[in-house]
Amino acid sequence: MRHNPTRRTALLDAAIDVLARDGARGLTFRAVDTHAAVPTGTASNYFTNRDDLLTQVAHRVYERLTPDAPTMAAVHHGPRDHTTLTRLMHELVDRVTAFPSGHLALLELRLEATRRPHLRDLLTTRIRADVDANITTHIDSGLPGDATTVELLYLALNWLILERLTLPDVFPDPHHLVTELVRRLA
Amino acid sequence: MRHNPTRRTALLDAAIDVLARDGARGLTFRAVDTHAAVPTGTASNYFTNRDDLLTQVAHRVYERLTPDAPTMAAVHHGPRDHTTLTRLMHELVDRVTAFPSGHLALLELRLEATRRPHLRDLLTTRIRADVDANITTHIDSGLPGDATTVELLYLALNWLILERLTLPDVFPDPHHLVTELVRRLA
DNA sequence: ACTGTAGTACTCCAGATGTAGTGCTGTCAA
DNA sequence: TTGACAGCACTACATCTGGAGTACTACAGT
Repeated sequence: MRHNPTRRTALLDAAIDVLARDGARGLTFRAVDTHAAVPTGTASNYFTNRDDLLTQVAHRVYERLTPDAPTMAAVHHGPRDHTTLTRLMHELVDRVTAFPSGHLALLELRLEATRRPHLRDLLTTRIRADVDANITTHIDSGLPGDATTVELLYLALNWLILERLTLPDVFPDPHHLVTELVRRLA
Repeated sequence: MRHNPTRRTALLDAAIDVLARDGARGLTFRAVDTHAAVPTGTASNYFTNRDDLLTQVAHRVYERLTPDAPTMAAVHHGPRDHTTLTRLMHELVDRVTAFPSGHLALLELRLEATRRPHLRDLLTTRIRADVDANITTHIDSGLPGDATTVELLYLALNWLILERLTLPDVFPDPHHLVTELVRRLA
C-alpha cells in the first residue's frame, strides 16, 4: 500500500473521469492507471480493492462539487429577491455543468449503490446533508421560498443538468426553464 | 440470424433487467443468455452485435413505458382541475416506479448515448416526442398549466423517481413533494 | 546505506465472442 | 402416412481480450 497523497488524488480524479466515461463496470484498476497516465499496477498499490476505490471516489466527488468560499459568500450579498435567486440558480446549473464528469460519476455511483449497501448509506447521508445545508442557507439568507422550494429546485435542476449532459438537444433552451422554475416555485 | 419474435422479446426484456442491474458494460450477450435462461449463444444468434442489441433494447423500453389505453383515456374524464392533475402525477410516478428496470435501463442508455451518436439521436427523438405528446395531451385536455408546466413537471418527477429507485431514504415522503410540485407549477 | 515509492514484467484467471455442428420439430407434397 | 426439407434450439469449442495480483528492479530522499 502506497501513501503519496498527491498521487492518490490524481488517481481518484482519473477514476472520476473513467466512471463518467465508461460507467461503473468500466472502473477497473487498469483503466484508472491508463487514464492517470501512470504505470500499470499503480492503482492496485493504492487501493486494496474495488470497494475501497469506489468509497474514496465518492468522497472525492463531493469534495470537488462543494462550492468554493466566494460562491458561498455571494449568497449573503445583494437583495434577497427572485432576481437574485434566479441568478444563483443559473450559476449553480452552469457550475455543475462545467464539471460534467462529477455529475455523471455521481450518477454511476448511485446506480452502483443499488448493489452496495455501504455505498448507498454513504451517499444517502451525504446527499441528504447537502440538501439540508442548501435549505438552511436558503432560509437563513432570506431568499424567497421555503424548504420545499429548495427541494423541488434540487429535483428539477438535477434532471435538467442530466439532460444537458446526455441529450442536449431535448431542451434547447435550459436557461428559460431555470428562470420559469424559480418564478413558479419560489 | 433467428427470427422467433417471442424469443426475441424475451431476450430484450432480459436485456433491460441486465442493463438496470449491471449497467451498460454489464450488458453482454452471455449475460442476456443467462438472465433469459436460454442456452449460451442464443443472443449471439438474435443480434448481430452490441449496437444492434442496444438499439432494439431502447425501442423495447419505450414500448413498455408507453401508458396503456385505459390510462390515456382516463385523462379525458373527470374535472380538469388541480386535484385531477395531482392524481394523474401520483399515478405517473407510481407507474414508472413499478417498472424500475425500465427507468434505470433508460438511464444507462442515456449514458451510453454519450459515446454512441446513433443511440443519442434515437433517444433524443424519442424523448422529445414523448415530452411533446405530453404537452399536447395536457393542453388539449384542458388541465391547468401550460407547456412549460409540463416540461418542469417532467424534470422534477424524473429525478424524484430516480431518487426513489437509488437512494429512497433521501426523500422519505415523495408523495408530499409531488403534491406540492403540482400546486406550485400548474 | 536504508527505507519507501515508482515503475516493470510476468503469470493466472475469468469471461466474452462467434461459429460450427447436431438434433428436433413443423410443414408440405407425393 | 411418410419422407424430405427448412428453420430453429441447443451444445461445444477455439480463440481472444483484458484485468488482477504480485514479485522484482530502479531510484530518490534522508
